[in-house]
Amino acid sequence: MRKAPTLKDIALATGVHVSTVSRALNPSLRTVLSDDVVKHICEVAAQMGYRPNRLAAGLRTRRTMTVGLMIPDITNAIFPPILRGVESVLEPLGYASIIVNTDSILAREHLLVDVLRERGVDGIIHAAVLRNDPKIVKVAAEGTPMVTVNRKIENSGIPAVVNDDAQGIRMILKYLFDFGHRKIAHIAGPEDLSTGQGRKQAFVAGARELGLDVPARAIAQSQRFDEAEGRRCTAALLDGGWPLTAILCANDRLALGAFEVLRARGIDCPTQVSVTGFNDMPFLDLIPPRLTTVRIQQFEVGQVSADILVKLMTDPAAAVASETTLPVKLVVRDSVAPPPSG
DNA sequence: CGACTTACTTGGGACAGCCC
DNA sequence: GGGCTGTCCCAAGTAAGTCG
Repeated sequence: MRKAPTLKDIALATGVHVSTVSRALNPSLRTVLSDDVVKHICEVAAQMGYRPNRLAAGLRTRRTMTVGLMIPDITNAIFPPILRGVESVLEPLGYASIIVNTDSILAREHLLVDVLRERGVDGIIHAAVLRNDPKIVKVAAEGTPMVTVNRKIENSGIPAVVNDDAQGIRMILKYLFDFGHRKIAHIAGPEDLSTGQGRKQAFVAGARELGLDVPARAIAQSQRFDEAEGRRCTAALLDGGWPLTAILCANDRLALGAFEVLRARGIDCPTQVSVTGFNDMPFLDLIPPRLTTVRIQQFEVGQVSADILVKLMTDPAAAVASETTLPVKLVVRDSVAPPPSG
């Protein structure tokens, strides 16, 4: 296989200097050259199949034009739209993304952060942070531009783009309340995640405002945002003996787990027990009973975080909002009904 | 022979300055 | 002064060179 052509090869073929070729191929620098020279060089470059070597350019610019995207769980359907939002901003600017999956394992997350740094990424969009993680805070403090998405590390100085979790929980709680539910249980998200913690706090506060009784056994604490934990927690709630009529889940996957257990036990949703989710991940509207949930602006959250990261990568001293909160929306489907009478 | 130093290597960008 | 050239620089691995 023939070696890929470099600037030097184009220079040799066109009879101009390497630097001239470099300028001719760079839209923002070619203005100092005559149109004829630019046209000729571009034609020859295209004909020779020239593609710039970003690694080499990075030697001089100290930029690799790559961005690391860290996600906790690649099987979670919530992330593709977020990544699309991110790429809608980064790709036109010439950035390429390196997507890594932490599997929500702390050691793996730390390893992958180092891997991304070794690759010389210009910045990191982190959708997998824990509520408290000194290592990540240190990496950001050492100068790696970073933005967290969906989640945040409190008081870390790392800009976060999050959803209005408190508002979402309040809306869906009120929605259940208005249907007549007074025994509303909660499957809480992991305590080490800002989303898990924040939504639980919002649930407790919201329930109190509505005058609802929330005994300890009305809350099941999950360890992960997945269907297996949704099943385990639902079983624990049902076996706890508290006469619940609705289960407000901290995310959609927990709710899908709840559906499974209810179905297995012959409990009908929504006529016997109502269930709600959070996130509105893709395909929910295709699985019966269609889940009533809170929609987060998945694409936009990615877009906004990428905008902020670009600012930081372009100017490390740029002033950016420490926290951007995007509004959420109630999505009414079929998984909520009035509680059974009697 | 091992330890250490030095020079070279890569592709391309920044910048000073040359020349018609 | 427009159009272009020449030089230096970048990171860091490797190979060659030097020394005790």
